[in-house]
Amino acid sequence: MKPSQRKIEIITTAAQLFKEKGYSAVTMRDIAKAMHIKAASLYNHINSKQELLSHIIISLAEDFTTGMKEVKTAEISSIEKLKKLVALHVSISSNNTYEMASLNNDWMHLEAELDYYLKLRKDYEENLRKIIKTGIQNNEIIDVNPEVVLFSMLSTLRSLYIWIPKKEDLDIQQFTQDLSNVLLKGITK
Amino acid sequence: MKPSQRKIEIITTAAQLFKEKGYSAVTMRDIAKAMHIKAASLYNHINSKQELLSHIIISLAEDFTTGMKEVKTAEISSIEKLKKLVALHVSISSNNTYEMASLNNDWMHLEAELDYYLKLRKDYEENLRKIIKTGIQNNEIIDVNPEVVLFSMLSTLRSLYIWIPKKEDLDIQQFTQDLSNVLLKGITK
DNA sequence: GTCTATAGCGCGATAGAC
DNA sequence: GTCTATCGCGCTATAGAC
Repeated sequence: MKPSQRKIEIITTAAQLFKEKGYSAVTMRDIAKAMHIKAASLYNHINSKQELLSHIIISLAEDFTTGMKEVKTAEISSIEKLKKLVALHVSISSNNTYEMASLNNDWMHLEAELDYYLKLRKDYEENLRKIIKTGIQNNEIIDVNPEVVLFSMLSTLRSLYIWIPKKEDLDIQQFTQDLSNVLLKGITK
Repeated sequence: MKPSQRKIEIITTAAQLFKEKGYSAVTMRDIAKAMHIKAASLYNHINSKQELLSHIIISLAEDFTTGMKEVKTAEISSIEKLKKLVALHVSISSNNTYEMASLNNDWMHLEAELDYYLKLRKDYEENLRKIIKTGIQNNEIIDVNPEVVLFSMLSTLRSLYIWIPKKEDLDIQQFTQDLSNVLLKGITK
């Protein structure tokens, strides 16, 4: 059952406002005003404010899960897998800059789907951890605490949505390449 | 005029709750309950909820500003400056894990001090950008888009508060060293 | 310094007219 | 599909007793 066009408009508008102020600080009246209708009218298309958050976060989390599934089963080196994941994050983030803010900052306000989200996130992290550990075992990656590598990569990838929209004339392919280099090869000459 | 002991307790309690749910979702009743008193009693020590947020964020932001001032005037290489900044972030973050969440996620809910905060943040970023650009000119840092380096480093450093508390037995000095290596030298063997 | 009581307001959501 | 009107509730903050 896919959302109607109007419902999609509401979700997109909500995501923009959620990014600016966070889920809790945005009111149904705010969302309605941004759409030039009254708050009560929103309920002809949606059931609750919570439903908006849930749709935004879960569909994105599933996109990441799908992308990870492809990467982890690919027959490529660990470093190549990490490069693919950088590209995955740049791609999803650049196409969902508003929604990424909710995924990162408002997941704790999920209700019915909180456990499902937490499972997706845990599985994603666990898969990334495995790739890093395998890379260390294979001598592709330096022998450092894998948790530090995991933390450093994920922090940067999860923050992409903050930086990508600032550079409107950004060449996505060039950016992906530069970011891969910085993350994997470091910055020291 | 420094805050009374009781006021400090309220601010610390508030910071813990703000980290869990965000400023907007935390009520004065929540803060009071965590302190085993009633919400009205809080107002004997503080003036408003906003004052709590403001104190948490501004004092932290000023710590970073002070730290940056020392680093940028030091007569050391650009790479050494970046190492010092990594240590600065690890140090402040590990001593202020709750407060860092507000700094990162709830600054937009500042009212009277929003402009002041934005100036501190902008200046900090500008100083870091200068260090990176100088490092590139000096041939210490690879010739890549400085914005990518800035973004990658700041994202990781700003997320430290999420990861540091998870590792209670963490050796801070070892962690700082590992993180510097990963950020500056990369992870590829 | 903490309490009870409450003012004044804004919230999410619903009912029912058009 | 949007509106007006409104319910019931929870919010920040204040008043005043103890």
